[in-house]
Amino acid sequence: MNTKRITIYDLAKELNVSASYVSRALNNHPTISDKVKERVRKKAIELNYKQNSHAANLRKGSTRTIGVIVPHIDQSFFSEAISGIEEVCFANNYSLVICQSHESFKNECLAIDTLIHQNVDCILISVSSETQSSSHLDSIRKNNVQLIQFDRCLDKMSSYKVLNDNKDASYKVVKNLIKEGYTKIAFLGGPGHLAVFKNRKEGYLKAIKEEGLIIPYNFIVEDVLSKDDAAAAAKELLALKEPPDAFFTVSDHQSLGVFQVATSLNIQVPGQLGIFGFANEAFTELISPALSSVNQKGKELGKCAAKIFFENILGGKRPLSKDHEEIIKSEIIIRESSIRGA
Amino acid sequence: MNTKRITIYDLAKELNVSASYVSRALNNHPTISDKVKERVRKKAIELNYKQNSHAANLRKGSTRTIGVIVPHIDQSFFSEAISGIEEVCFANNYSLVICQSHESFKNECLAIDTLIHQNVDCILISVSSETQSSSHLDSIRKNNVQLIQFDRCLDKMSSYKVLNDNKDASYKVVKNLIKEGYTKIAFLGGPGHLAVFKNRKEGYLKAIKEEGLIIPYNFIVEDVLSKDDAAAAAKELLALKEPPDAFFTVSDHQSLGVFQVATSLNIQVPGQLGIFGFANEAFTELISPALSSVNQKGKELGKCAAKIFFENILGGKRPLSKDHEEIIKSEIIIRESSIRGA
DNA sequence: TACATTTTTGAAATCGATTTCCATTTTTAT
DNA sequence: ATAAAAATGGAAATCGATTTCAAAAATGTA
Repeated sequence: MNTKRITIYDLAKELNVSASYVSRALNNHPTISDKVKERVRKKAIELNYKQNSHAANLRKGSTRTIGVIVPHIDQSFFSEAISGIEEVCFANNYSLVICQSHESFKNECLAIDTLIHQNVDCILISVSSETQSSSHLDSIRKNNVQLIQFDRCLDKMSSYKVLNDNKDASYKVVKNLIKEGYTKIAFLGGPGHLAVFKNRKEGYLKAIKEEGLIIPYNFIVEDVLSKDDAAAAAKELLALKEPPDAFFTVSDHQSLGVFQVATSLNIQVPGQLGIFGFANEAFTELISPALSSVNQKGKELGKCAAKIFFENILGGKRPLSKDHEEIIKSEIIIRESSIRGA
Repeated sequence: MNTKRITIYDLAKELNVSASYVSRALNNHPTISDKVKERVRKKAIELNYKQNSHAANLRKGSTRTIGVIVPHIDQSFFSEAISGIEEVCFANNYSLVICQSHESFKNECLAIDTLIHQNVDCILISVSSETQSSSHLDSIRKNNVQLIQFDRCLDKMSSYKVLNDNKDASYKVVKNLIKEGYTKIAFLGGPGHLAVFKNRKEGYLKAIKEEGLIIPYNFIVEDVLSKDDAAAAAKELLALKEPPDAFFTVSDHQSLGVFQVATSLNIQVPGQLGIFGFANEAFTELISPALSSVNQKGKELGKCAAKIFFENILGGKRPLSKDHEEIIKSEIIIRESSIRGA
């Protein structure tokens, strides 16, 4: 019942040639005539031959596969990024293995181990929110696998990095909120050891400082990535005698949490409370009022990251310094939730 | 610069034993004392040894990897299903390769080829909307790889199948719409050659028939999966002299298209027009009015599909007929968009 | 025709881990 | 003290494709 898979030896026997000849024919080797190549190819299809990549990869060293590790595949930024990576890989005839860390450091380590075992040529990673140390990324390098970080990068780990202009984008967001007349702007951030979140906070602070606004220390809450955490934080802040009149959050899900708390407290958005999110999830333009957000151009970012591997690392084009950072400009999208007059 | 990867031979040399001994120690072979195992393991970590799975898999035949092919990873049903599959795989120490067909038959074929090359032990697939023939699925079997279809299954292809109770769920949805007082219920469907969509249509028709409603032929539109297609269809229908007073669509994105057309035509939802979607995407409860939908229990379905592989195929538990169908009961979620009085 | 050159083709080594089959060595039983 | 049994460890074959090296065949040249 377990009919064995067809190998090149079976093909060779059928065609009365040697296995090496078959291998060369299938690999389009120049020393083989087109006539023979055609004959071998036809036979391969006829017998339903499929190459065993493990054997091939073992011999060749390369797998023509790259691995991606992201916190969640179902957040629009990451799924867009993956889509961009996939497109570039496909064009280069590489395949893709996708892993999720589910924001867990342990899972991230496991995923890295799996990918190294699989001998991927390169790992593109956006680390989990739990990730603080970088020794697991070191082990990627040590095992001779290329490493490219994107979006959530560890500062201390030297590698190619592809990032958004987080600080700049945040700065613009907050400037815009101020322009709309909001002055008591609270900030809900992520874990500060990740550059993305640190930079978003810095952009926020820069704008605040520039405008000379005075913000109570407790208006800045970090490490509240989930919707529920954000809701809890918002509840507390909105119960103050002098509550914030706007929230800038580093994710749309946080904004959603804030919005739901505001609704439950009968606070009008955007009239009494402005809200500005980050990531431009699909739902931002579906809810009412539509949520202002930052479009991170995930697809473009993914493409850029993958291209660094193909063009700069493999292709030898313009060798980059190991710490090269590529910045993808994001776009501020102003919708109803942050337009005070609306 | 290209320091070669550490192999068991390097370990063996360091430890002054043979490679076979190292292999056995690392694989927890019973004839080796715990003391030695510990010593080898320590050395492996010290030298940062990572097994080369290609070599191991080539030898062992199995890869402890299963492949999943879905139309899109960023639709909530599929990402939930993947999450369920992942959970079960993880528990069984298997890894997962995820591919997207992007609703293209050609991509689907490519993904299958890639997975076969990679020697996955099993492929779990939900086919693209373009997929009509099943010869590419045949080739999975021919190459000795297990096949399990889930959600979007090809009827004519014999394999294990894990499905929702589509007909039943649709029947209940339409009965509910009728109970709410809607009588001119239009149906926006998917490609009819896929059982999921055929069954949803059947459920719709069953309820209509049972209630003795008369539905004009053009109220039933098939093969309009995208939001834009759905919007176009809705625009046409709502312009009729006797337009529908409700839409039941086989996806939430279609419903969204209908909703946006209704809004643009100043038609009140749910007062003048009831809308009922399918898949329970995250946005359904965020939009206003919240969209009624069908929760397909994606995670549960994914778990079930993966378990068939581990328990029934590998584990030898209760051998199932090749055409065994497992049905996951879905849940009707009634929100504002289909409550006429609301 | 004899020889040189080019083109086809195959045998064998190789990639790294696993496993089978023996050969020792050690332990236990008599 | 000896035989039998158990534990320990290694040599070599194996998985399937690729590649090096060299032989064989075909072609061209003098």
